[in-house]
Amino acid sequence: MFKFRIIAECPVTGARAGEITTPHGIIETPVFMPVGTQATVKAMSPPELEELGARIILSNTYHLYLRPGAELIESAGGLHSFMGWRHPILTDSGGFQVFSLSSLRSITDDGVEFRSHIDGSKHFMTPELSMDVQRALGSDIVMCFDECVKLPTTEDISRAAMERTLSWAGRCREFFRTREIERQALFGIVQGALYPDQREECSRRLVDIGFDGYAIGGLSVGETHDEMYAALDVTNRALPRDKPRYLMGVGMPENLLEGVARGIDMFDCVLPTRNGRNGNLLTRTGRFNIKNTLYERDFTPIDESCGCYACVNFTKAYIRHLYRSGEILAARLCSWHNLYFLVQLMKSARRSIIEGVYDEFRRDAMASLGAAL
RNA sequence: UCCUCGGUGGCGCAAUCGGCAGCGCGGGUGGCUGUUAACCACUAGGUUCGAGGUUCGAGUCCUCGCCGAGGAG
Repeated sequence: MFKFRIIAECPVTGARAGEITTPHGIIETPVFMPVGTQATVKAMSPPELEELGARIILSNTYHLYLRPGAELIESAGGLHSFMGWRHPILTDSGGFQVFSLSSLRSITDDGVEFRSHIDGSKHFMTPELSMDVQRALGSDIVMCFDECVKLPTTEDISRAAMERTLSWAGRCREFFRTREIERQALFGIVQGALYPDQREECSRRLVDIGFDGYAIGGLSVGETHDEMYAALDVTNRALPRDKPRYLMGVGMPENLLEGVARGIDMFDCVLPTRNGRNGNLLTRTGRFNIKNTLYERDFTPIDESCGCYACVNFTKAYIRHLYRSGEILAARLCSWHNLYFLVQLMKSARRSIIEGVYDEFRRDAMASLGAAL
């Protein structure tokens, strides 16, 4: 059911163009996946997501487990049916919430005790529970339950989290094996902070367990870009060529271009939607904030070269007016543009890989963004 | 005409017994990377209606005036 096929590889960088087959359709890689934590990509409807080119979205185990609950979504016929999205869905395991809700939990080798951020109630999330919730949701790609550590960290703390992540990865794999779950793919997650030997070891031991794809976690959590790229280099070298690689939580355009050059096939990030709701816009020539006085009488689109709904139909001055007036359409148009930009950036990258010119494409795109190569 | 209440940043308001003039919104700017986030942070902005007076010291007390709201006639 789940297949990954490489179509073309860049002769200069490690970039590859591929195809992931899932029960809900084919995903062309490299791909950017919009984040829909609560069974909705904030401010966007499924037809709008389709229109801007998205063919896979992310959702979240922890949030849906707390509300509305896995049983309810299973009764609705699964997450696809519940939220009206007919294309593939990847669900994160709740591992990131171990990190982002750190003040509300305590970790043991068995699992994580959480206080709900909604009502304070106590819950115990284990690898098995995360798997069972994701089974009930019916996502196409399931993520292992992992432990993401805060950077900066120490070698010992990172190693402990890595060992726990590996132990949990084995339990997640085992859960799938005993339940004979075949419709859903399971991805392992590489941890190890910024320690090359830990990244390498974690990758190798995950491959020994055997997964349908491999994610790189624990990055874009405060380290510099160079540190992130160094961790990517070592991790990608250690991962098998014939499985998809997913860089979790990364969404700045320059990070995507550099990630692709290092062999990453999949990305997700809240940045386009969150920053969009906050008036921050991504363009091929860098970022800007629509709130600024500079755009008060600017009757040109967000990005002249952009073909998104917001750029084709509206001006900066109008969207700025909507934003300052507290109008919900501002958040929608800015989210729409940002998502379109990242989804299309990956589509363009894919084309250039197939044409054999990714290195040049990346160089030009990075220069345009004003980013150092 | 008289009585009562009020006048403080762009707007709405606070300031104990007379003791460093603050808050919210709005404005300006910055931040946001597997979403606790249509969020968060920083910043600018004052002749406290005017003129006198009492006091070491007045947004605060006294006198007169101006403006606004309500009431009486």
